Amino acid sequence: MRQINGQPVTTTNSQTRERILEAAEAVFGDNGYHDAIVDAIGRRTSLSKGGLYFHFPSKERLFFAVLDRLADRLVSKAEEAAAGDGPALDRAEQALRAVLTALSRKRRLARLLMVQGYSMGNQFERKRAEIFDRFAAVIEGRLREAVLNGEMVEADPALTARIWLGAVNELVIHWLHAGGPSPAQRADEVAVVLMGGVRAPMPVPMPAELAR
Amino acid sequence: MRQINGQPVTTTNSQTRERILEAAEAVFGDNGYHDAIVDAIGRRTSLSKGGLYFHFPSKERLFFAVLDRLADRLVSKAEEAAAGDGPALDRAEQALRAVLTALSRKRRLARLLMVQGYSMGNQFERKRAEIFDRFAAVIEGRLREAVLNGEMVEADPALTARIWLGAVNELVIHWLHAGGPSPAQRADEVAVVLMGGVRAPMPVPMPAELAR
DNA sequence: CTGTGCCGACCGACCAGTCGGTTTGTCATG
DNA sequence: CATGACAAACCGACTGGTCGGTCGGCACAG
Repeated sequence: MRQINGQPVTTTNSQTRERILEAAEAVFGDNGYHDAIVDAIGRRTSLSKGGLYFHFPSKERLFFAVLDRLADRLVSKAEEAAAGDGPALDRAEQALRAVLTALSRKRRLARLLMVQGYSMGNQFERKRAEIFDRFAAVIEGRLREAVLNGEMVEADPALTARIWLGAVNELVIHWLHAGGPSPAQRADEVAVVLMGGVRAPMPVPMPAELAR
Repeated sequence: MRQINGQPVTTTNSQTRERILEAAEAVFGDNGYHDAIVDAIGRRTSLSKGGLYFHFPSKERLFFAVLDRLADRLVSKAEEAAAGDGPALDRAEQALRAVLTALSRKRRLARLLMVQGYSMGNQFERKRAEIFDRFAAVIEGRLREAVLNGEMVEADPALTARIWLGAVNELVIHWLHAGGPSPAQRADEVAVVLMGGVRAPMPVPMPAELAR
């Protein structure tokens, strides 16, 4: 085992990987892919460049690993929120709110997922698509149920899910840049606009009945 | 005057600028800011690097000039569509459709405005915000009218405009990546989802009248 | 003595931007 | 109309700084 001033350092392989991912998340989050310098991640990890490259084959792969890790967490949150057995449309709304909340909680995380990747150029697009697709799938599943249950007007669940995602994306980016109340704080208003477009109208009492 | 194989080339200053902008639009659109090589723009223009740098002080400024030019055109289209004297909410919808159509018409334009800018890193964020704000302002203005006229439920016009923009953005990006029918082709469905969330409910005939 | 984990000096590709120089158009002047 | 002077437009070889990635080597455990 190697030592640092006498103290034995007994990191296992996976613990070090985790440390690197943590540091990389910070550095990529602050600077974006392109402007993030590998040595900076090394500094935060007390690891040399060689050490880093022992665990990850390239800057690109490291970045993707960071993104996947974040996406996993967020998607889990969305899925949890979308679980249960209430009306499907309500669960879709809960998933939406969960994402809004999670992204509002940590600016850096949001920046990473929504913005910072683009600086790596065209290769990032596929990754972004992959991640967004995962979120879309969660929402879309509930909406599909909702359509079947007649809770929702006849709108394409896939399209609707995209629209929701886009809204979240833009709101978060705008908030990151302009400040103001976080998207989570405005979740109720957002829900009105987004849900209003799809929720099946309340069954109106028949005129005949009223006329009685 | 300089010559190219015998033909005199009598470009005025502004014509050359235009040629450069055109070429730069293509190169940036294909590669994103960072991966775009200034010499490639030179090649497309039959201009040397020195020639380019005579007209634009830096790669960054050139990129911004390209973006501004595109944004100007698009915003004009949106404004035209939003003009007139019909119901404000309908005009907002027209603006939305105009943007959807314009972006669907030219993939490269869409890529540039929606995606590629980020690749220049943090400096771009301000620019993106500026451009998106211009679009938001067009939509928001109509929505504000609509609220005053009671055409619309009580929702914050600024927030709603952001949501619409985000939806457009995501739909375009997803279409660019995954193909399928263009956002313009799906404009009706999009309108249902987005407008449904804000349009004031049709004034329902009073029960009293029905009962008569 | 072998493998895992790590070190860090170094390499080399890349490319924005520079700069001394050239070509061409314009225009005042004799 | 020839001439020379000046500027606008353009050329393209070169530089300088930046990092991602490599590689020979070291330390320690088992």
